[in-house]
Amino acid sequence: MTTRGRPKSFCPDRALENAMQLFWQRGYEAASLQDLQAATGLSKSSLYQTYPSKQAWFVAAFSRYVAQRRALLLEQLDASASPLAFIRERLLSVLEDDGPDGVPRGCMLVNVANEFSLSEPALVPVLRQATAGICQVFEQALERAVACGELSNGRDLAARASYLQCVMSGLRTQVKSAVPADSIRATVTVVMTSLDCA
Amino acid sequence: MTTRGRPKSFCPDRALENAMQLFWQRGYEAASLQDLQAATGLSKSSLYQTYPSKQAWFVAAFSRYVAQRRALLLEQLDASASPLAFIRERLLSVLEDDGPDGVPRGCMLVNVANEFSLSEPALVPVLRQATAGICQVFEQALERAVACGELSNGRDLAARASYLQCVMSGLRTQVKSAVPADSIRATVTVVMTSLDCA
DNA sequence: TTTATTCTGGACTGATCGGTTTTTAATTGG
DNA sequence: CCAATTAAAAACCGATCAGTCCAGAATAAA
Repeated sequence: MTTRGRPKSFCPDRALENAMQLFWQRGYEAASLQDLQAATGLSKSSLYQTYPSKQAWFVAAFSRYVAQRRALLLEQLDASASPLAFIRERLLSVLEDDGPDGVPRGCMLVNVANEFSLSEPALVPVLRQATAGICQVFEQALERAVACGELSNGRDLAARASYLQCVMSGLRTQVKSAVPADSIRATVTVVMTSLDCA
Repeated sequence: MTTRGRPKSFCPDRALENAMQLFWQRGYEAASLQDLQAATGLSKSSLYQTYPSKQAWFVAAFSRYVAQRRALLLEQLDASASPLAFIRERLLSVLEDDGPDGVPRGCMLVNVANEFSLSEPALVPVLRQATAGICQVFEQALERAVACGELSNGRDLAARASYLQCVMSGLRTQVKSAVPADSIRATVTVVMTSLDCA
């Protein structure tokens, strides 16, 4: 039983990727349906045929981001020789975050958390789980750091992983507050030093 | 030359305070002019006579927040016996942050930074200065901690102050991501421990 | 009281919002 | 070819957005 009728003239996956980029850059409210049409190249009809609402597009795009992000982080961790260097690089990466318009996009997780502030019940479990997923990656990095002798204190790694995720979010906000790069780098140094002796 | 004509039937200062509360809770975009009327009790005419646009209301409200916030922080620092206890209390205070509707309001600085992400040139200097102001308070707290022997390492206090401001923002975002309170408390413990030996 | 000045409520504007409906075009199975 | 099915383009919808305008209403100075 093959499909009948006129075939789609677009790639749904690429459309979703573009929608994700749009929501990442602009957030939910500020991205209008017109923007969504422009970004995806789809007509309004096709948009609403693919997902039934702007909200549904957003949720799909956000889920895509979360999955992609976590996968990328794990990949970078595996590719890195030193777990601590991986952590430092991730923290410093907030400084190279200019979007197409020169405005930092930040991390979509942070953006979404701050735009919705738990006011959208459907997003709450997604947010919590996504944040936990990032923490897991950091925890894994810390475990490896202990294993290879980079880190002496091996206790409370979960707490320090959550701590790192917190710092990451804070740095993103500082970047968006026009905090100077030198100050960001100094903070990263403080954090890396703190990991050893906490 | 005294004023002539019909006198105002409202208190501009109180109106601005209410506008500030509204923008704090809802952000800029999500707060409509209707909301602004309801919050301030002013008619549309009076709104536009007091400030010429929604933007102008927002800027005024935000400036008010920044000034108020910094003053409150300094007051709390002065009232606190121990500078380190002051810092811990501030970090933990993110857990008691429910707005009228049960949704955490967060810190308006963090909210504004994340909503505008440097895309509004007029806000950039305000944001940078406001963030620096918060850092100054933390730095003062750290200086006092050194002075009274609570902190042994007295170097790079400015860096650690910025670090604390970063952590504060990160914690606020974590709260809005539904991170469990226990995890927040654990992170605060890590941070307080890190202050000693960084 | 007159006159100038200011405040206030409500009607109004054009644009844009997310979303629907209608019509037309394209494709496959019979 | 025909019928069924799906995609796509465009007209259309009510609601709401920020902002304007105007016609009274209230007050102080003269």
